[in-house]
Amino acid sequence: MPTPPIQSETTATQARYAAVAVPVPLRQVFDFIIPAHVALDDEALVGRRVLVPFGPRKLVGIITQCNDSTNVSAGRLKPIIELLDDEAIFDATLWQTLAWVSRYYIAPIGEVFEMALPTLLRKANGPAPSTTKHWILTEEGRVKPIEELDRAPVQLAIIKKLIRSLALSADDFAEMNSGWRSAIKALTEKGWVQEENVEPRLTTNDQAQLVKQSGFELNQQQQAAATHLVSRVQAKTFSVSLLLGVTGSGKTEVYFAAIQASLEANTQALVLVPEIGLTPQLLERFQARFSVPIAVMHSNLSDKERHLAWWHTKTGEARIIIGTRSAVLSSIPELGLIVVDEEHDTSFKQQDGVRYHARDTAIYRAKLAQVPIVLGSATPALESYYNALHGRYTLLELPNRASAALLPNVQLVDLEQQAAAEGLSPALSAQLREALESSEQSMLFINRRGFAPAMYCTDCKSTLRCHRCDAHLTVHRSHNRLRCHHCGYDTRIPQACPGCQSKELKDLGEGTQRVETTVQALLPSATILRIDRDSTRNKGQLEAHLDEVKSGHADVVVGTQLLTKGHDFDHLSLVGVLDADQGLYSSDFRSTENLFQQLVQVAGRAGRRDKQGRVLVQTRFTDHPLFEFVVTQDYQGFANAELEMRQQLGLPPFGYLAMFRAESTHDARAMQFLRALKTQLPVFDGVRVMDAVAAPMAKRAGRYRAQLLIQAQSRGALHTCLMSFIERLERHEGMRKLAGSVRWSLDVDPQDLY
DNA sequence: GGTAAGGTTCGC
DNA sequence: CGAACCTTACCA
Repeated sequence: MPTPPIQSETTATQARYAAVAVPVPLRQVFDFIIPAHVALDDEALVGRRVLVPFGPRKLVGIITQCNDSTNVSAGRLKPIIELLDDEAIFDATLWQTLAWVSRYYIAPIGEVFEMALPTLLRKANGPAPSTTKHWILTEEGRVKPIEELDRAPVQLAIIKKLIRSLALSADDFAEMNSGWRSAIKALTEKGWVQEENVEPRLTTNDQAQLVKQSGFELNQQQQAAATHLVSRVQAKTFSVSLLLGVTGSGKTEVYFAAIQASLEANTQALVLVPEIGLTPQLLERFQARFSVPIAVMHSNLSDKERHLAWWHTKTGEARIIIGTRSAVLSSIPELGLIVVDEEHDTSFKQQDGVRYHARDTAIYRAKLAQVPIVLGSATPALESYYNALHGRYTLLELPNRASAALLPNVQLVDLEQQAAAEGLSPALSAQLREALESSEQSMLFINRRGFAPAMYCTDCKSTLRCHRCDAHLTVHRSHNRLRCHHCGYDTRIPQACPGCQSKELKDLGEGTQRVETTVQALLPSATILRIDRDSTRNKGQLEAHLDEVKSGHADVVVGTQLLTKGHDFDHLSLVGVLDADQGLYSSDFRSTENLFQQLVQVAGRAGRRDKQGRVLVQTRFTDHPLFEFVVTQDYQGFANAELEMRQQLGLPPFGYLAMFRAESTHDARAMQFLRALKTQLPVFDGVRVMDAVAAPMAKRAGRYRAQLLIQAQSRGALHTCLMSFIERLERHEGMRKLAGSVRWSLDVDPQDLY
């Protein structure tokens, strides 16, 4: 860290104070004395990280403002301990975006800043990653003829590898013969290779160019969409495009055209993908296509890896940044394009802490940075589609599959007409058998909410329940255990019912494991693969399973949601949805939308190549209007009908919601808090504050939970009302006390109402 | 959120 | 009577 310049003049200068945002859940900044020896302009200080004394500890905060005066009494003021950065840590548009996140989601600015920093920079470290030991070729090593090494193959391989790169670290040699260390040593002694400490660099696939030159065939609609996006990238102004492309329509190739344009304009492209969508296969596709440094950001990175990816992005070394939700909060100084793939995916909304939506944040950031953003999905969020209908977004459609493949044929199976045995209707069983006989792959999909088979006592007619949650325990036959999916409680399957000591305990409902057993009994010769959270717990397991499916080895795949997202299974021709009804009559206003999206995405897995896939959806409510659109896979028809319903109810995108949630270990305290909060408030025009109610699962992990829904006709009204709530919470003495005794949170634009 | 100070309960 | 536990106030 360079020492701050010392002021040359010795004249007594006006004392200066820095307003610092510290990572605490307080909606205020704190003033600190700027040490006199810091001679930098106020402007130059804003945005830098500082180490400050805070109570008994030291915290890393960020300067938000500098002033010549302060309201804080002199006795309480303390000086900044250390300046940690020599420039602002966030780029200009990110700085403003974070300020917006804080305002819009009513989150403390210090917490928003903290969230945007890699963990290592939340501590008093310099912004650059530490250097690591690398090896480079010396002048001599560069000119020495390779023939001299014909009796040392490992040394030769190392030299060849080094000729292609500037510097290589131990990690880069990891895949080589284990003798590489001694070979390096020998080369160093010859003076051909030397050690150097350098910042780790992103490796680039220099073979990609070759692939690129071979060209890509875009169909007419893809070409039209690509042309539009390329022109938007070249225009370097803000615009939002919604790429509505049916499953298998080749949206990625369209993104690639836009990204290519961004690279040619010498700007950085940010690609946001759902948590589950950032697969090694996706990365390989990018690396095969683009010969530029690509930074990857996702939740499985170590602190060090995350810091590196962040740094490579901030320095501009990375030209393409592929990441999940939080990647939208990284410094991207030369941003030129944002892509949000599967924009309807719920993983873009953070579900704890600062509850921001990465898609909405990305749109705001694109506007500030004056760059185009493209949202892509086969089943867009209704909010996005509505904006496209009303001309706020440009709608780009890919109505056909990219190859000659047809959309799958979707049929309903009426469970009222033909009863399902162990989850499988006769129609589905017959199709499964048929598929097996013609060596085709099948997939059975179980809605996650229907995942849980419970344990049922036939004598006292009760299910075994979790004592910490309002939920029943789930049977896991493979481990012979009962588990609670809500708090993680785990116990052995009891011999007798804890209530009545009866030994007549039975499994109830269909879970993935049970369906697996059923199918195996039905088709003894079939190879069955189960893919759910239990079979993919370990790192890489999901990938391994998916590869097995793709290879065509498995005849029947039984799985949950994990299978829905963007994986291409070329051999898959039959998809069965065992129970579509879970989401149909739920209290949550988004459940129909989510179910539709899920069914279309699942159906889209079937029949990717030459053969039309078949999809069977089992339901007891064949008359439900939703299914008409599922069968025809008519997104727009569905969206128009659903939008009409939302309009009548004043729900998003026609109304704006916020949810206060509270929980407490004490029965009723959370409810008491929310009730008091509501009574504290004046009535606002255009805002309805509902009654405080118990959460749908009132007890979870030993805590009692309650919620308070607020519905408004406009964003402005909602915001005014929420600010007033927060004001009460922090100023009103009684409310402060109550708030201190519960854990509460505010969710603006909640994803679900529980 | 974290910490320390003040209050209360519990255990030997 | 002190340790352990909880509640409360404050942080510049």
